[in-house]
Amino acid sequence: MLSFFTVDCLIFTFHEGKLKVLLNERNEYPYRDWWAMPGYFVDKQEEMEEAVNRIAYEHTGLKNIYLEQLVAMAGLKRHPEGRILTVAYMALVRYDDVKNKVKPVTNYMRQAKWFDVNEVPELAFDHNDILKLGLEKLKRNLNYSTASFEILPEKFTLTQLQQIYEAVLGETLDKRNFRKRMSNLGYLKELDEYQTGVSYRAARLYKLDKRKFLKLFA
Amino acid sequence: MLSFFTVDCLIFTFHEGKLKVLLNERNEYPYRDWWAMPGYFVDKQEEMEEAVNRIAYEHTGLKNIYLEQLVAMAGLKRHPEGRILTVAYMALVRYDDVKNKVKPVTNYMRQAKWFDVNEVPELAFDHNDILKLGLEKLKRNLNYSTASFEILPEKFTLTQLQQIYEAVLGETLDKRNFRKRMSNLGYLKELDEYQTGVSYRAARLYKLDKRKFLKLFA
DNA sequence: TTTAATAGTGTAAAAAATACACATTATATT
DNA sequence: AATATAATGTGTATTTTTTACACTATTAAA
Repeated sequence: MLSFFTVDCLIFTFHEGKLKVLLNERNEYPYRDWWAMPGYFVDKQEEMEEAVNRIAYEHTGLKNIYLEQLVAMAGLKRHPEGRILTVAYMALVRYDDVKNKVKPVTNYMRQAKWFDVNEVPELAFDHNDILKLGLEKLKRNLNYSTASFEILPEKFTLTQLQQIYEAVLGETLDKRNFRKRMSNLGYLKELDEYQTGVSYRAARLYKLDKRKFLKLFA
Repeated sequence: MLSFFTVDCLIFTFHEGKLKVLLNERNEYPYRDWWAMPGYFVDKQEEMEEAVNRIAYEHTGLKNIYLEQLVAMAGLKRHPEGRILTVAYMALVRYDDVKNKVKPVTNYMRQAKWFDVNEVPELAFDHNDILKLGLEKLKRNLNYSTASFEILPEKFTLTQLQQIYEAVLGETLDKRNFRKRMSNLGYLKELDEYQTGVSYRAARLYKLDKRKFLKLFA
């Protein structure tokens, strides 16, 4: 008697200055018609990491996203049929890479949709709890991970970077101090390129210098 | 068909200047005669948190320890019978509270024994991997948690506190700077008591001021 | 009384964090 | 062409935190 369990994916992105989370509208028992994190059963002969990638793809259309384990939930009442353990994973994706791709390829789910993290409805199962844990983890790791850069376009403005910090920390930051701090970190590459398509002064673009980042943290 | 899985407990303490981990010598298939983290199957009608407390007690004799979830492991090959998912928990205990109590009350395990974290043998299942993750978590959280104080006697010397920091971080620290930093944190209560039974100058004892600690982190 | 072992202490320098306001620039509007 | 709009980009002074560094004090045992 082997383990029978599900995985769930908490997928964040950043768009129009807001932190967003990807949810599915369920088309199946239980919690049919409810919004839920993309998730499903792991196959018997499938490694959990394969499963979570497959399931993320089937339920959202997203491929090759980097999912990291968040938490296991095993409450006896989390599923109407009894305890079904789930392992929740978390991923960060660039909105530009995925904006036209979020569409389930199974019909277990009716649609996939980005929600502002502050406007998430009551979700199926214990998914609101998982979301809360995910946001806390994002906050804890903000300064020690590339999370902000995975979620931004590859070339980003300092204002965008600051917006992520503010969204994740839930507080506003001083622009000058933020910029000073970021450039002192030493792993931002200043580009000779500027924002386009804005009706005001275009901001300079930056990208993450991964080599320097890795030197600092490994 | 509900979830069938195990929990494992990674239990740390601090003794004689060393960080230690509690392991069982297994008396049952699989990995009979191997050392392993205390762990066993969760009962069908038992919440996971209850299970992990029960199992910690049955395999080590320790009660009322605070266990926090670390990671779920679900490798297809982690168990010879096929995938048995396990959820690993982590706890920190005071050596003085438990020194005479680590004894299994089931006979699934032959004995429970403290190992220096640097002298852990090859363990059953994927327990060496779990240990590594636990040590990393300990390190990440060192400055933001009461971990060091849970693992020390309630009244401790600053040298003991420093030894924990050094053991967890794996580097030596400057005594004066360490003491300055700790007293600046503002949540150490200086007692009018001193170490006894040492054959050299007795050090002053301190304890954690939990109220002040909580004010800072909540 | 001497030895051994650890406790306990201060200062100067460097680095990082904070508080704070205005001129600049690109586009859109009239 | 002039103006309005909206966001960009920048500096300094102050405070706080971190770092580097070495000797005297105290206790018990020999």
